[in-house]
Amino acid sequence: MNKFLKEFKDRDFFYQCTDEIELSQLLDKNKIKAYIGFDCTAESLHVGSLLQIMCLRLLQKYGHQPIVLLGGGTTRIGDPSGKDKTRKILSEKEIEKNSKNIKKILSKFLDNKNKRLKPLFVDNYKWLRKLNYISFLRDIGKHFTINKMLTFESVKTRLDREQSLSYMEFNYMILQAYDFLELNKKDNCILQIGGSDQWGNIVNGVELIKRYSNKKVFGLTTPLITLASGSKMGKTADGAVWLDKKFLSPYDYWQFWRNTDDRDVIKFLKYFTDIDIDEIESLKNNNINELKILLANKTTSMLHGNEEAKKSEKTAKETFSENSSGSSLPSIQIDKSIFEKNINIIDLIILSKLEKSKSEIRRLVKGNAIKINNKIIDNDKFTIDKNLFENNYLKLSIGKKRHLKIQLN
RNA sequence: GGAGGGGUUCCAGAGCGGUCAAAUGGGGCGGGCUGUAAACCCGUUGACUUCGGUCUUCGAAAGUUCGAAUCUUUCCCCCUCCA
Repeated sequence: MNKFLKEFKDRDFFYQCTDEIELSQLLDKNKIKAYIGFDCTAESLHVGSLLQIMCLRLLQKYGHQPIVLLGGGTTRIGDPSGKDKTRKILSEKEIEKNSKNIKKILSKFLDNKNKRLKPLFVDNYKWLRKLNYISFLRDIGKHFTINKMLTFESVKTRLDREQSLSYMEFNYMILQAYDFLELNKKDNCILQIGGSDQWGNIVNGVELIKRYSNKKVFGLTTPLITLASGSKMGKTADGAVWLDKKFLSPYDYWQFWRNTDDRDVIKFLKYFTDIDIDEIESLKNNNINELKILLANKTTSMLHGNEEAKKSEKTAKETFSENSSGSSLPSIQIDKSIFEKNINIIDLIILSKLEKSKSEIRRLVKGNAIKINNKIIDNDKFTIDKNLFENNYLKLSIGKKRHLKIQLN
């Protein structure tokens, strides 16, 4: 089997392929171009897209050039796959902004220096916006039958549940197929990779190219990541695990990986790090917490750099093992003047934005969850004294995992 | 087009005139155990509070009543069956 495909499989990236044998042969012979599409529905990508990103890296590793398709055009339509309802349509400006930011994030993960391998960023709005309805229907539309389209999972579920599916959304799969055709014509892209929910859309593209240009191209999908706990990957209390440090600090990102369920650790090492597959095998019996730290370090340094990873590890150690205040713990500055009128614990927490409900803070105090400098605060009327600041710092904790350094200004 | 059923707090789902900030389960949060894990146990889960209470919630609006999530009217939205 082709080396790229082999590693793709060894790391469990593989779910389905339109023609595995032929693709393997082709990859042995040629360096190819492959694309993955990214939605521009949010300003940042989150860990849900990470497996896709790892695929792009793997392509580069084996000398294939990745094409990143930013769905500026298709986002204007909205993919009905896996959605119960039509989602809200974003404004042009938002999509523009999202696309730019997503490109920035993806660049961090990819090799941009190697001229031949550096990712090609394209935005499908460029060609979709120019489509002429009549000629599009004649050239492209004739290759699609409604009969077939109705059998697609994304369409079927909507219809089965009698949830409305607009004609606009119904066209999404045709547009995605057209993207592949366009990339094939323009850049000779012969492979599309995507999540398993994209299978239908990908196959459509493969078939369109076959009919339109009589060329054989391929589709490859990755599985849906399932967690040991049965929940979806990447959801935390505060929502998605963002890749942009504007939305999630490197320390919190590190913590996300550090808190991986025991049963998922090896799986994640395979998915989300570059560690050799053989090496991972040999690590299997290592101390599980060491492995989690390894996972957190690798994933964090891949995104935020080695330094941030090390800093996070150090902070975690200080915070959890040594019970001191970690050096890179998230911190805020507050003005000295607030002490002029004896600020109490509730107001301090509100000010720190660690919690926004006073009732909730009262409950937390009752449950012995609030600590200042590691000392439990057992009274919700506790007033903050300037003397609590050591070297101008005070450590405020809620529960075992939420810590904040407050600096006097 | 005809006949029914329904919209309840993060989710599922009880309640069907006062004792309802609303049962129960899930999820979340906190505590305990541990390993920053899982499992398990306990507590908590609208907001504000001088801890006495106060204010805002049961699709939307209007009404009946001393009093409405519960009754009436109109409107909006979902679902099931028949044609």
